[in-house]
Amino acid sequence: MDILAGLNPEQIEAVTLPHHSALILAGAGSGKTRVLTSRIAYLIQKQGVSPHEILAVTFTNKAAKEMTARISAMLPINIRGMWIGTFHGLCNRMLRAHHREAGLPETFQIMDSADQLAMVKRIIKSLNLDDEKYPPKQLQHFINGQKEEGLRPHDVSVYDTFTRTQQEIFSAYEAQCNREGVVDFAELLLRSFELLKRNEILREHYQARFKHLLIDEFQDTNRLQYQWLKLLAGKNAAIFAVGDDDQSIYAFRGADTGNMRELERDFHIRDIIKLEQNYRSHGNILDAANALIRHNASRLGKNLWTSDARGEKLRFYQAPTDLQEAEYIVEEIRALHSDGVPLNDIALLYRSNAQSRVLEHALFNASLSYRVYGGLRFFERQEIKHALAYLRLVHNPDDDGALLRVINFPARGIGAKSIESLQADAHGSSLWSKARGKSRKLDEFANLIESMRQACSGAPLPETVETVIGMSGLKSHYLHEKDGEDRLENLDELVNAAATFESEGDPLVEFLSHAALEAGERQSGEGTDAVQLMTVHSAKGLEFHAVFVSGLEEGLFPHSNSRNEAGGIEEERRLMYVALTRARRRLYLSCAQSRMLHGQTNYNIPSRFLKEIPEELVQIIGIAAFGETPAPVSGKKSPWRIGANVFHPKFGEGVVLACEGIDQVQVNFRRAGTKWLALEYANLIAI
DNA sequence: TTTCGGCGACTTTTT
DNA sequence: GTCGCCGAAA
Repeated sequence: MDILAGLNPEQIEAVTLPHHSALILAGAGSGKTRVLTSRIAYLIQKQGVSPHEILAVTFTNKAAKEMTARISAMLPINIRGMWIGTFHGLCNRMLRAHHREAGLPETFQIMDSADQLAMVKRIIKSLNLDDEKYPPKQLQHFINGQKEEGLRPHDVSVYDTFTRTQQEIFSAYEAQCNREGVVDFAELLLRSFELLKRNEILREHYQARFKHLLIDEFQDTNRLQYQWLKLLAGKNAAIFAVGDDDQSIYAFRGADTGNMRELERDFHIRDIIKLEQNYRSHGNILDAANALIRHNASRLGKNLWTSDARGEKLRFYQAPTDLQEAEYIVEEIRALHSDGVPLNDIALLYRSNAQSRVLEHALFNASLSYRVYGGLRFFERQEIKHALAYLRLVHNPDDDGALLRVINFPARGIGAKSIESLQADAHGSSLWSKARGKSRKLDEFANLIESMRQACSGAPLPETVETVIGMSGLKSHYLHEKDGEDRLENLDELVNAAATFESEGDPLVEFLSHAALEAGERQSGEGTDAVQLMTVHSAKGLEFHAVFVSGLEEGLFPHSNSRNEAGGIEEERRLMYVALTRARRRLYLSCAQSRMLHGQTNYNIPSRFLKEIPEELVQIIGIAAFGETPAPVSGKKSPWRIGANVFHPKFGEGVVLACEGIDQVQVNFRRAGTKWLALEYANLIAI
């Protein structure tokens, strides 16, 4: 098979680049993954590079799997020796191999975010700090932020007592992690980074080994990830970074597009290859996306084009209420479906999860099947986390987090009091080490764990899992619980997962790491023909025949919180760009004049992003006449209608919330807030 | 120890 | 509007 067949000139240039570092700016739908995998195939097949010398890194397990699958389809080689995976997966692999040099116990465990938060809470309590003043979530964010900057507690610059306390919590948190032999996600990266930095032998070993580092979604890398890559690359490796600054929508979690410019500098990149030919969308859709993103000042600059037809115009619908918006969408979905578009080729996108409810409701009433992405993943479910906690205890009873999770689940009469006194006692050592000889119930628990350990020692993984689920009492607990059937099914599924799990070393350790690193699918009911509902964030990387972008209102999209953040609006605009470029053939944009949010009705003006799309690309499907808005609460003859957009010389733009009689209106001003105005004096202008 | 009710939060998300 | 957490009552 010819690797280059069917590639366009720019793609071929990227795939066949000589051995020096490169940055590939790959626009939406420009065949990014294809270029990445073709590059790997080209290196191996045409350049005689050994799979052993290649490291390819992605952000998500899904992307890593897809890359692996595509490469195996292209090359008849065993890709085992290749390091393909997520940043965290590869760091985990490295740390397992060199746990001693990294200062970790051989069978260290990985905490997911929820585990981490629980530990932060414990630390704050144990330091007798007020969790109102030191919200655990915020501290978790602080700790992760520091680690992603490569900072340890002693590196934190302390300039006030608040930061001092944060640093102390960070410090205590680290001590606790070390004591329990657990690491959080950020720690995987930081440890791996420090290992390479300090250990010259290992660093040189890996630098000599990996001649090619390929990075997917480079715009999403944070500082630490970039530093890790830089260290791994050394002087001789060639970096092949693929990314799109216009699709950077994760700055809020530390992604730094500045890394693209740093890469250019650090690796003396001569030319940036731009992949601008789009194979996904019709012309009008691309023109709209291009016009929108041009409003962003900080870009590397790129313009998508297609050889495809212009296609249909975009369709815009402004509904009086969110309910009517949903009804309109449902009607259009019906029409599309009867025209033969499969439901699962239709996506309904929104900015925030809270918006899905109205849409779900309308779809449900119309008996259209739908699937909502988001929600709990398999390994995050309560019953699964409980079972995993027992497994962790079997493996390492000093894991306080696991012990606390299940010491009284199923209930065995060990309440808050007993746990508190145990914690007071343990001070500096593990809870397990102090569990015996305090009370009959605690002894019974200790005996239970001990006998579970014995029952599991030497047993194969699936049997261990089954034993633990049985002996712990989880099974009988859910058997007696009224809605426990699903949970029991999930526990069975966990045994299945263990049975099909392939490991190279200690099966239990690897299974537990797998559970933390790969929390499983976020959706259920795969395979059925159903409309896809998701946030714009989760739609990244996907494409659909028809896409509805709903809730295009100021305050929602762009989200109001983004207005005060530096670069916030630009990130929202990139998000909008991602939303638009998901559509292949048909793109609907909609908004509502009034919307139920957080239990109260809001009146918002249409999103500024709508104005940034050239009119001639858009077909306006009946802007709801103001006459159709719900009648004003009172005042039959008020000159203003609820929901009308107005301008006040002093307060600026706003929306009419209510009318009182003929001369009073309540207006929600964007800047000045909500005010009652006497029309006799206020000079309101319609906009 | 469990359960129930009140209160506050509430953008996006992967590992 | 709804979820989750915390504190008080059963």
